[in-house]
Amino acid sequence: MTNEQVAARLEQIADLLKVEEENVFRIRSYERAAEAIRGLGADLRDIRHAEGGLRSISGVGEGIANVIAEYLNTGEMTYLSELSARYPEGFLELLKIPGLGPKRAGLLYRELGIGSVDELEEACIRERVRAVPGMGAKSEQKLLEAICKYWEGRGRALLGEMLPKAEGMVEWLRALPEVRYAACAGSARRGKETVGDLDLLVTSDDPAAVCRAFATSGILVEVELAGETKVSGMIAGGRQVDLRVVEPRSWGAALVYFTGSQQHNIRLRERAQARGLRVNEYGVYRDPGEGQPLGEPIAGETEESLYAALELAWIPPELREDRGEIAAAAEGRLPELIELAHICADLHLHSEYSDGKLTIEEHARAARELGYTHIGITEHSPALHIAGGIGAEDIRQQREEIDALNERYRADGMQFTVLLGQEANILGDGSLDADDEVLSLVDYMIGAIHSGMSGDADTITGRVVTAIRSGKIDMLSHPTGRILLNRDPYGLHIAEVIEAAVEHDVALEINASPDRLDLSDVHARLAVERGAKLTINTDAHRLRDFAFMRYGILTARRGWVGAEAVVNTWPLERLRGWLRSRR
DNA sequence: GCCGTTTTCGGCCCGACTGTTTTCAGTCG
Repeated sequence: MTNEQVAARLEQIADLLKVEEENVFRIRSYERAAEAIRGLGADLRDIRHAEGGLRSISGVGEGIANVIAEYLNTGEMTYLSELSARYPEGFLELLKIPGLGPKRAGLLYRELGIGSVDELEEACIRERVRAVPGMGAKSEQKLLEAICKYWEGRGRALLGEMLPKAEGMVEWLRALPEVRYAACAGSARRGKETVGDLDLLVTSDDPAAVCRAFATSGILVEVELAGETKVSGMIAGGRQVDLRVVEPRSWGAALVYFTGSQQHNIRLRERAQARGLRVNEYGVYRDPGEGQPLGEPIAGETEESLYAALELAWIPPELREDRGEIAAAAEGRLPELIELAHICADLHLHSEYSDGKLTIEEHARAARELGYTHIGITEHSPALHIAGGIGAEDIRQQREEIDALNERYRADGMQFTVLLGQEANILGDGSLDADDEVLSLVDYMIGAIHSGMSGDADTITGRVVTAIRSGKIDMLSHPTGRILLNRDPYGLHIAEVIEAAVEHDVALEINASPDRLDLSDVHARLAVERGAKLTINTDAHRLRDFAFMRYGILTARRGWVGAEAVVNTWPLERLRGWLRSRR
């Protein structure tokens, strides 16, 4: 029973309540509780037994606490079961069809008995939908198109795939003479690990010209809507892009609005309301009172001015998830977040000794060009045959090569050092497949699980904790094993792992590979709150992988992580001192 | 259903677009 499972069930309750046309505030309570639980680092089962219990979670009151407690105790959620029993299996999937909301989904079920996406598709094709009151031929056609798109582009895409595309389009827009400012907004700007669509925002004194240029540029392979201030369509690969153009004086307000998150925006408007102000995508206004038109905006040309009008410090986009950032901004205790420029080392790299494509020297050159002062080469260990794992003999050779390389750098007056590590497998009993000779040759050791991932949570946690306690590993790589959009994290009691890592001074990795980003943002936040050290590494196998570091940084920032906790920001001597202290 | 340097009761974010409507409901972000 993971937090995610609880959150997903609360969301299902919210969806079903919408279909039942229940009180909207009650619905929002369930949605907020679900979001709050997603943003928790700690395990709900631990929170329940801690001081304050489940109700210490903001947005969880008596009612929802009881619903969660029942689920944690029995694996049942009676309220959800009762609600969902009124609808066929697969009914809630209908709500994922863009343009079909809860009201009309409920209507279609009651009128036509439609209980799944398949049934809806068939009903549209047979032109039965148009007979339903409030629906017409046009709605039917739109639904059919929406279903096709849903089948095609189901789900989300990796940030690492989408952010470069967004930035390419922003560059293109900036080059237009009519464009003043252009930026990527939405979840991509917040650095969320996966994104659904891309939101681009532009200011211009001639919006129509910008829209026309974008719509006819060929960037969109399919244009769905091309208005005076808004263009949407699909880029190659089937992803939705929305471009919006606003007046320059609304730039900041629009950027906040389109960056989100939704919950963050709601909190901002609540705060505005409490101060007799109104916030929308055009600016901040004094509340003119019931039914009166808004006057001139008092802020909104920049993001800073909007936040300032609400007596808040500017909040970095990565934090805008309604996870306590507004209170922190109000009280002047927003964290100093880590930045890419703080990174001076990449400590998890694979060379051609195992499954990498670069020589050690090529790795070093790539790192120097990024301004790093040191790197660590960390091949797989023998148990990982398929990835060319290496043992003591090869490690000895690497040691010699690296020592010679460092000597040469020193002779050339170059401030650059290559460290030797290894990424050893944590075996079934928690031991490492690295012998004493290897341990004596390397500068540090990374532990990772690459096998037996389907074991139960207690077993896997036990293995990892044993490895941490052994004192033989200095870092734990991709701790939860997730592959985004592909493989769930293995069951692992992350709080226990973090606790052990703090106690034994082992650094937990944020693996920056875009399909991992593991630790996740919320786990990273929990880890630094508990006092753990982190390491952010690209796990690079080839040249282009070095660029992954930015995704690791974005994830760390979303986890409220500062530079100090991350060993990759430390100068070499400090890193060495720490490693020595652990021997 | 949640929550309180406006409140333990009475509030709870905002605007645009669309289609099917003759004045608005549903959906989205």
